[in-house]
Amino acid sequence: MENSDDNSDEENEWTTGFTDVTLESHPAAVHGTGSNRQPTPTHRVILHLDLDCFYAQVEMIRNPALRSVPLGIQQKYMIVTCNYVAREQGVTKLMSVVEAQQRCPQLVLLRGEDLTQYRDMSYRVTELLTSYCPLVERLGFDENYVDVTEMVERRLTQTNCFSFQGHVYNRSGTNAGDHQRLALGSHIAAELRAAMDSTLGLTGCAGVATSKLLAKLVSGTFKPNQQTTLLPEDVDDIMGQLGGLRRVPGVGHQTSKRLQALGLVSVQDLQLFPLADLVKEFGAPTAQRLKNLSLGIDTSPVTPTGAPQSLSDEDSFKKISTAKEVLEKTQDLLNSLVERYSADNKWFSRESRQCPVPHHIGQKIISGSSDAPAHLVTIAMKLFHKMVEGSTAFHLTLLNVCFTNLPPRVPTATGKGAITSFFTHGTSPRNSLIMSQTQEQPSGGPGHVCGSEDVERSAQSVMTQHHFLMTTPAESTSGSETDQHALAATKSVVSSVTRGRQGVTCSTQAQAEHDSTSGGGPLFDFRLPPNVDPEVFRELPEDIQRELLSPAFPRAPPASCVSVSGDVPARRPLCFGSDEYPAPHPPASQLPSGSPSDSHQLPGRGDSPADVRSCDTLPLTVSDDGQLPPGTAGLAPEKNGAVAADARRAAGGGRQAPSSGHGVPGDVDPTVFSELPPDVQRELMAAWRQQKPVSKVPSSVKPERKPFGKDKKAAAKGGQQNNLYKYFKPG
DNA sequence: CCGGGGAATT
DNA sequence: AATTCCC
Repeated sequence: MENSDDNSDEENEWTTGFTDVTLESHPAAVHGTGSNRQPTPTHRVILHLDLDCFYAQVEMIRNPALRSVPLGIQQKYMIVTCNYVAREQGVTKLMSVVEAQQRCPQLVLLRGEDLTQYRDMSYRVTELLTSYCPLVERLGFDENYVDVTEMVERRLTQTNCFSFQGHVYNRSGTNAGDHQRLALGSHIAAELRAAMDSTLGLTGCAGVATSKLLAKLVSGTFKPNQQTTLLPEDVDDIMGQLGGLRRVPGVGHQTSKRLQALGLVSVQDLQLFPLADLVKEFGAPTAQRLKNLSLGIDTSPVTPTGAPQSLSDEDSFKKISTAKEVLEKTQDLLNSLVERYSADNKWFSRESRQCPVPHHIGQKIISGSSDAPAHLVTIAMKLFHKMVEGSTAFHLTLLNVCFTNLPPRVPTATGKGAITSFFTHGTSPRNSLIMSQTQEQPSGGPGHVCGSEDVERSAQSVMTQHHFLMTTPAESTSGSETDQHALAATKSVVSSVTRGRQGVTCSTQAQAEHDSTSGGGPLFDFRLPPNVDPEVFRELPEDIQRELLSPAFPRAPPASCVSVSGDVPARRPLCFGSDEYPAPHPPASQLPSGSPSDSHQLPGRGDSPADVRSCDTLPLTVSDDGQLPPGTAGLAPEKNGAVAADARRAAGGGRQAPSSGHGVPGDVDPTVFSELPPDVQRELMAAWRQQKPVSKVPSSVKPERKPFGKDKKAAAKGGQQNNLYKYFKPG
């Protein structure tokens, strides 16, 4: 990964005065750009933390009575995770609800479509880890990487470590020997796991190794709530144990198929495959990365995730269709048949359109004005009509709206005026709104031929591609594939927010003709830049219009965008019929709990008994404050002298000048800071560190980069500004 | 392979 | 804007 990075940005790196290059050149990972002469951290210590059945744990915290019963978390018709009581009875992840209930009739099911609480807890975990160590990278909701190299180095100067905490891969009673760093890492892992348990009530596994790859691979060796350290001499072993190339993190479905086409199926196959041949198929950077991965080599840095770059919300519903679709069915079937022979076509694609959010509406959003959505929906519908024009039928299965280019946010954790103002002035909001949509998946199972009538439409506007879902519950013999296709998810994305790069392309198109005829305001006779939607423009207050037209307002980088998009059948023109606009179900989160809003999705069943049962018959022993983590008020159980010292030192409370990425803000007195309680210090540090960078744009555009020699991505991300965590905090 | 997310690359 | 990857 970084191979390609430093190829493309080499120039920048060398000219920005970096003295401390973080990228390691692993002896075996050497590649084209020869001139890598680094002193660098020879021994990184990386942790991978993986929460046990995360969603189920969160639910069991909310209702402890669930701890003793088999519990499954259900999304649509699938069990996405389950607790260990359920696993003992044969329930597994990704099992269908029907099968899970067959194996475990007493299985208690909870709906997991609404991720709010999981997301919230997930970020608490990341924040907690960040309060101990700044380099935390999220991977999904339930995994985190932590680069504890510096922490280890500090401890190394103070202590001697003879033993490992937890397991050591392939070894039983082994001493630290010459693996002091990893041994110290294992102790830190144990402390972090203990902190998660005591302050959040969560258990999980940890892997300790010298890279993200290895840490992740080893973390699952001993499953519930245990940790494992991998010694360098066992790298070949653990790589060899992998079932196949698909099991290598970073090798996805597509990549593994391409590798398979080269005759490569096992990790060893790839290890032994000539790099030159690999390069022919994947290009040099990817080829090198893949080969390195097969060898257990991964030099990618732990890049602090910080605040999320996007937030989204989705809801799914059944197929949207009207009687007019009868015609199209026949064509569908024919198209499906043809397409079954043509290669991939696999999945549908998503379309989207976007345009700027008018400034004054942006202000309403920020101020919480309740009529902001009303304004936005107008804009969104215009975007929608950019994709689906005319009056032909459409069959949406998903809608999504999204804000991008979020404005900076003020931090939440510390209300201090000086700090707040530090973040509030600066860049102006550059929001975007995106709308997306999905159409039904092309080609289903073997043809269910339905009658159809010929309703003539312009050939190109006909939505071919959706087989009518005549697959009825009755024919679902084993509740698996057929059902799933019949239930083809139709989603409606309700909202999302994304913080993107600043120079986001605005796809708003000028709509050919409309000038005076559109009857705009007085200013509307001016020629608008091609990237400004005249209709949107017309809605702006006059002073804003004037501002937009002024020479001072460069039209080059579009300020912000609004867009609409969705999934449509592959290669098909997107059409829409009349004014029908699909009304999605209300999001599950808005329904009373236990409401069988999605009951239709279980074929052959009118309801979901398990849902009701789980809510109504369980003893509700949980009080509301049971929701809060046991240790919210209270500090981690201090053996934290050492940890607090870490934090203090990192904060600059110590004497050593902190590296620029880790210090307290300039307006905070380090002495005062150092006198704060350790846990407060950690919280402050975490809050400061979470401030997002202004942008992830290449360093070349950043005029003054501090000679902080971390990976440039990490450096950018660790910057400042734009704390989105508030979105996840209750109330 | 299909849930409700995410991020990075092209 | 679409694809690929991750959970």
